[in-house]
Amino acid sequence: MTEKLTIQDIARLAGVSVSTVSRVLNNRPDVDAATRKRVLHVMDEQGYVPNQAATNLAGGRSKIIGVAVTSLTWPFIPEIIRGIMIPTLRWQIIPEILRGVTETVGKTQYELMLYSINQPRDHSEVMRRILATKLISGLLVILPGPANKDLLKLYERGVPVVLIDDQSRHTQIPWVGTDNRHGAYMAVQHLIKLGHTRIGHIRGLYECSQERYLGYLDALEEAGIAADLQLVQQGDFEVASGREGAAALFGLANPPTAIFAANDLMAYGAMTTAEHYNLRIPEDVAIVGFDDIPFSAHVNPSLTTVRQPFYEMGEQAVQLLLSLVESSSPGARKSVFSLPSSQQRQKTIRVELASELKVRESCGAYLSDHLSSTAEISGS
Amino acid sequence: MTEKLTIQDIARLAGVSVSTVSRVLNNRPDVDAATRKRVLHVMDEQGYVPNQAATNLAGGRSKIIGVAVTSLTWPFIPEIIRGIMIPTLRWQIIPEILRGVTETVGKTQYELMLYSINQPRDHSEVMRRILATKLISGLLVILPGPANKDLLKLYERGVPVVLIDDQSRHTQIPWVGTDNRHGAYMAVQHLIKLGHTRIGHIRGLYECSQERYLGYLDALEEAGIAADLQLVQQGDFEVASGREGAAALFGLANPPTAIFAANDLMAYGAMTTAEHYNLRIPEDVAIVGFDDIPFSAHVNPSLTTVRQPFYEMGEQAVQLLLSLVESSSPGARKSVFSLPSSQQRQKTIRVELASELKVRESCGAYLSDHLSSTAEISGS
DNA sequence: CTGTTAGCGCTTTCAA
DNA sequence: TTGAAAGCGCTAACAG
Repeated sequence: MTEKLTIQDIARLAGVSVSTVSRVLNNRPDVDAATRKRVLHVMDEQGYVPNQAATNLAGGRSKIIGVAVTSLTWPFIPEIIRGIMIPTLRWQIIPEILRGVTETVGKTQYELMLYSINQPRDHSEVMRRILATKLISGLLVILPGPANKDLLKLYERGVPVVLIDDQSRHTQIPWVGTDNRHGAYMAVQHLIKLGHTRIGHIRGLYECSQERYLGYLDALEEAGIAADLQLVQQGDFEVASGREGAAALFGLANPPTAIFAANDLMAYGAMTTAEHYNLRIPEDVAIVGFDDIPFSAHVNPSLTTVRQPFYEMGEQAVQLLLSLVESSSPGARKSVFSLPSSQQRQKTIRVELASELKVRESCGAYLSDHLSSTAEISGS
Repeated sequence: MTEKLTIQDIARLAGVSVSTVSRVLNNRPDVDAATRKRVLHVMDEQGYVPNQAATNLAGGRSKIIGVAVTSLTWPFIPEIIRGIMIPTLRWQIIPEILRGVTETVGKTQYELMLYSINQPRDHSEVMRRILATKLISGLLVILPGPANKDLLKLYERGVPVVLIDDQSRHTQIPWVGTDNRHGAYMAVQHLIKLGHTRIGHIRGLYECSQERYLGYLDALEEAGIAADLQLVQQGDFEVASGREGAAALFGLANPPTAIFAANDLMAYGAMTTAEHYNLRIPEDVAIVGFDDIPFSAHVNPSLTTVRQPFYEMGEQAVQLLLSLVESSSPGARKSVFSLPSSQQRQKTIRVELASELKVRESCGAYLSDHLSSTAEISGS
């Protein structure tokens, strides 16, 4: 049915001009309520859907946003930690962000163009295509990493771009991520509440690690504990560096009784090292991570960590991007983030979502009152 | 640079009409060689890229294909098998297929629209959007499962559709998958060569399982071994059914010395059951699976299995889809699969890619000559 | 608040 | 083999 139904047909059936139908379509305020209702009714009745190609051509902008993602299968370097195979970090993060993105976009009129970065060199190639085809009116970038020179170029060309969980912040591009500093603060504060005073920290890379480090210091300072630089090791977010960092800490004359690792992967490494040193977790050493990747609930003992709201990050990023897209359009309608468009290029937009402390076994919180069984892992 | 460059500009610079430029753009044969060269040169020099929106509107078809994928995070039901946490099957399959798809599309002029099926009911909603917006000129569907009624509707409406690894075959829609029967045949033949004569089989669901079952029978017949129906158990592709099927087999008065499971997940289940029965693998019972998901190289003992070429499936599916798209267009150019368009709606198109036997530890092939170490798993 | 009027940049007959 | 001309379906001034 309804082989092809144009705006002309709707106009005729509703007894108005095409421009009026167009106004209704674009939700313009300057339409008589009764007229609008009538038009909407006809559209609904006929099952009218505007032709996107025509809309794009005439309007100069599309109802399509792009999402650039790195390939999940590149590289696939699993590590086996404490009996569990851990896929690369992005396997655990990206699908969840993507679900937030797709579900949110699904609720709008927009469609999603997929730009998969399968190889490092794809980056600039994708940007070239985006610019050339002019198919999308905004771009979402998941986990861009350090290679965002091309993104900046895109952004400066006027394409709205939103970074999700970028690792560096020295860019003007709008950004959605987690409140790293406060999350870290909560984690360390929790360890302090459990009675720890010598708390080691294994740092990661990039800006977010600096934030997490600051959160660590915040908690120490609040408790009046002097920061001891010996207790801070530099890692690189990989499991191995967690092992090494923990080894350095356990080798100290006065080793820490708790370790806060800047991500879960390094926390797993620290767990492994603790085992080598015959330290029980959490009795002899408490361990806390950051991220709450799916596997953290299943290691043994299960890992206390700070949850990053990946789904919500995708969700918020879409909303932010759409607001930027729509406010940069001629007939700009009010948007979720109603920043005056004058501000948008002036100040950096950063959305920091709240993180959440997930208390599990590895911090020893349950030791004092009731010892919870490690049943979480006995799934098979 | 080159803020906006239209076909008009190229025509003027090359001293020809717009229609000639259009002909060159669309690779029409009826253009003078010299003229074509000149036009191409100007386009190249100016860095001209056609406006997709205009192309779509005028041509009635786009250079965009869609890919419908089920969400990776829905549902996330990990199982822990032999010390390794196994994410849901699709986590291991879809990313690889998707890599094949995106890399192949990346080499063409086409872009990829992402339709994520986050919830079962999304299926028909997505089809509605596809039909309504007319944005894509073909659809790739990954692992559609049984819910392909909507797909058939789409297909019958004239949208080219290609199914990747669909589980049922009772549809007219073009399909790309694996040569299940021959793969199974190779697996069982291999067990027979190792001296096994009582070989159990745990079936899965859907058409592909029937194929694999036929391959199992083929190998038995070839070796002159009478099929024993007691040795065939029905499973459902999940780990638990592998456990149960194996338990039924081991409980027989005359149990099998080898088991061919219709997928790797059920093979893992069979391994677990063998352990419960104090049967060593492969000394007491050989186990072979089907799929070669990434984890199969890492279980202990590593699993001998039949590799499905997921990357290639994505690759071939794109090529098939594009050939269908382009041959259904007015100015149909020669395509990879140059099926006369008359045939395309008449006969079912099925592309069966070759599977490959991956011999690892669980079948015992190495027992006779040299005992390979189980070092594959000592990654940590 | 509403209608009229030009296009958006490309494809595609139809003639030449 | 090429060019002229008429749209594809929608948006966006500009008048009214």
